[in-house]
Amino acid sequence: MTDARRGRPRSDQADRAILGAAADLLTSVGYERLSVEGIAARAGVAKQTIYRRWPSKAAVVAEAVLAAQSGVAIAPPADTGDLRADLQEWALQYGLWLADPVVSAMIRGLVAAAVDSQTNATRLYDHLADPIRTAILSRLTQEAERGTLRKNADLDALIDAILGTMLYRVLSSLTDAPKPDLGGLMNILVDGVRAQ
Amino acid sequence: MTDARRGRPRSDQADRAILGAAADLLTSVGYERLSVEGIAARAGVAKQTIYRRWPSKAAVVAEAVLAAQSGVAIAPPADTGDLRADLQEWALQYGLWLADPVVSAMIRGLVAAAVDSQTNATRLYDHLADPIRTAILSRLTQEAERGTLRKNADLDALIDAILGTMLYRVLSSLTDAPKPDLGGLMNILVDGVRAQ
Amino acid sequence: MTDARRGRPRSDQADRAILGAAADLLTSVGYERLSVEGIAARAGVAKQTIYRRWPSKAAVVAEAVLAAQSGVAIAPPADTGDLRADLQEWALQYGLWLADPVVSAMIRGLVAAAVDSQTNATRLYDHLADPIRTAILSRLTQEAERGTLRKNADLDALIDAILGTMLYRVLSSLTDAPKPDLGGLMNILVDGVRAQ
Amino acid sequence: MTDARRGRPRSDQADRAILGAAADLLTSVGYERLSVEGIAARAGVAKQTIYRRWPSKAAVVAEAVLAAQSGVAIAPPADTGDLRADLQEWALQYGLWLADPVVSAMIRGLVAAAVDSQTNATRLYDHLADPIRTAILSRLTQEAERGTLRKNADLDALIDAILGTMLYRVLSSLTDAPKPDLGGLMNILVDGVRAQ
DNA sequence: CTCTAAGCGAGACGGTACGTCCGGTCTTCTA
DNA sequence: TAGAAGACCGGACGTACCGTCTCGCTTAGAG
Repeated sequence: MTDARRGRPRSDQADRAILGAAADLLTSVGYERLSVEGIAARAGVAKQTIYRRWPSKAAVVAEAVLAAQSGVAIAPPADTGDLRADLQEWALQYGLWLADPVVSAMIRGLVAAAVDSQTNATRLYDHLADPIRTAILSRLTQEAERGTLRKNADLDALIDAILGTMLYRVLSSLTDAPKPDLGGLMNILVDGVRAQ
Repeated sequence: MTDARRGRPRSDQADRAILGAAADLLTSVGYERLSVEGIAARAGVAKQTIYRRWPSKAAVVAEAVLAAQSGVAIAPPADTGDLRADLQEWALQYGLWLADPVVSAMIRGLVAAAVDSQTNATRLYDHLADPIRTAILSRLTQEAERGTLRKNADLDALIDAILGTMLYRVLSSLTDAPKPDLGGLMNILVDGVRAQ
Repeated sequence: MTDARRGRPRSDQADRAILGAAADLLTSVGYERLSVEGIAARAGVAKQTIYRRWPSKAAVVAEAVLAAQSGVAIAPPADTGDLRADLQEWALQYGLWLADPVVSAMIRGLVAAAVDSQTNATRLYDHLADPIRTAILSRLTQEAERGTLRKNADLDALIDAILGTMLYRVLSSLTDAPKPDLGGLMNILVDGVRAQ
Repeated sequence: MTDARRGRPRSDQADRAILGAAADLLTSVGYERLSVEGIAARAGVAKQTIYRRWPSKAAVVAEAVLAAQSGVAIAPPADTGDLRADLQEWALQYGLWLADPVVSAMIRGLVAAAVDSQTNATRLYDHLADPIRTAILSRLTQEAERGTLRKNADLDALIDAILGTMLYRVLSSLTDAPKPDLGGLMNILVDGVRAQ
């Protein structure tokens, strides 16, 4: 054991103010027009206080989005015995969540932050995608143990299809394009893996 | 009568130099560190010459990516009569295309350009996603006419699952995360829509 | 003959605005609290426009002071035949000039700019001191030709004493210290070089 | 009774380290690029320890220069009975002192510190100029009492000429300009005040 | 021999300014 | 006209210091 913490400790009030300001601005002006200077101003914080913590705008945004989202627990689908209905219900719930402009603005921001950065991309997929993957997998595993799924069903591929479609929906939410339908997708997927 | 274009016509050599430089830089430094000034310098062109053609960096990038990709015709899956095999084959081919670092860098750039911009998002989805949608739909329609698909199968949802998974694969290509498997996905989807 | 000037030429309206703003601020807030940013703001000019022309705050200030002073011709002392009276008159006139708070603020600023910089120091001594040296020397030379000065009189030393005392007076103008008396000095100097 | 200082007393080792670091840095990087943070780092001292003692960089520099110079006693010119020779000798000695790059760097620093500050200007003139003034005046007074000077000679003006010339020499030491000659000056001044 | 009041190195804090980069726009000259 | 060149205003970048403010830790005199 070596040197105790020396000097004034970092203020976690500043942490909160920064992440909050970043999330607010991301929602209101979008990723491109978001600036570290703007975050500092809104948070009532010096720029250096931001740069002491994160190396770039992308990193701040990534953390801000994950922090904002960390309150939302990703619940696994219920288990009523009816896989199709359970997934439909789950899709409905998270489809509404994704449709919230604030949520989709934040996720689009996170994607922008991840597009150029290995580190942020990893954070994104570890912290946002993995909980969803785990949640759905737990429900599918229950089903598999009852023997109601095909033996060789590729559950990872199934989950990726769900995640990919959700991502696609969020990214295309700026366009007039018809939004991918999570309900219809679930129907196909369930039929595709159900034991015959 | 003087309605014909007067003065020096635009140089399409300049066009090509600009789009080529943009594509090169996008691949080599990524979207964030790409600048209009950098494109102009590499293309040996004045900034004004770029701004005469496109309103923003995002628009240049979008056009550059689409131009680079326009050589690649999105062929519909072959029709051997075996839908599963045909989609597997198609997935294999485009899976390899997406795995090319240059292609994925460009698509990630386009996503970055689209994240904040309704216009670029629309361009992206019209020019990249729609041809794929059309290609797959044409094969599925053939199949449907033979009556080998369920009556109520939601073909749009199926295609969105494919597009979403492809997008997810590209965006996660920076991470060490296991890549979504297009082959396994196709299996599930075919089973999910095939008439029983 | 090679390439004519290409591109948009520098705006000499900007030049004037910058130098004017610098002179104003130097007078009103002093050298230490003068900032390039402040000059830019007051001149209605972008910072880059200043940095295109001068490498540092010290260089801008040096140029501004010299420009402001360039209107003031340093006249040689009159030649009435009475060297003592002529130098007294000259000292009175320039003593009043130095006593002007604006003038002394500018000269103090120039000294501050010159203290660390060989380049600015040289500018200062070439453009401010040399004209004074030349002016006085021309009067002394007339006198020497009449044979009214000692043969071996060190006229350079005499002039340096005048310049040094003027400088000392300006730099000590912030203090309550009694101001060096140019009139008394002239008396001594004239007596010190007059043929006996 | 509780008027004695309580708590840990100030460390005069810190004092010495600070003033030494300031003097070193002033010599090596000049006044402009000198920073309190740099002094603290070089002295191995916390910034607060500096600010507890002095209110500003200029004040530290002023004290550092005066401390460094305090070892050098300003001796009055010797009295051999020959005023001219005595002043020449004195000028020679202090001319060499001023020619030392370390000394002139420090004095230039002090001038920079004094340019904007009434307080530091006063310190400068009280602590550097006054001892010189006193030293020379004492010699001149001896001479005056012997009746070898003119009755109405303005001794203050004479001394200001010496101080001004010395200052001018230091400030112009960065340039290639010929240095004012203290020896020649002394000749003129002596001739200018000597009883005829 | 504890209590309390400094002082100390360390380092974070809100700020201001730095010098640079780039975004779009605007001349100027040349083709 | 278009195009290369490059200056213009503006805004943000990431860094350096400013002077202040905790931290935990001495180091003293007072009780």
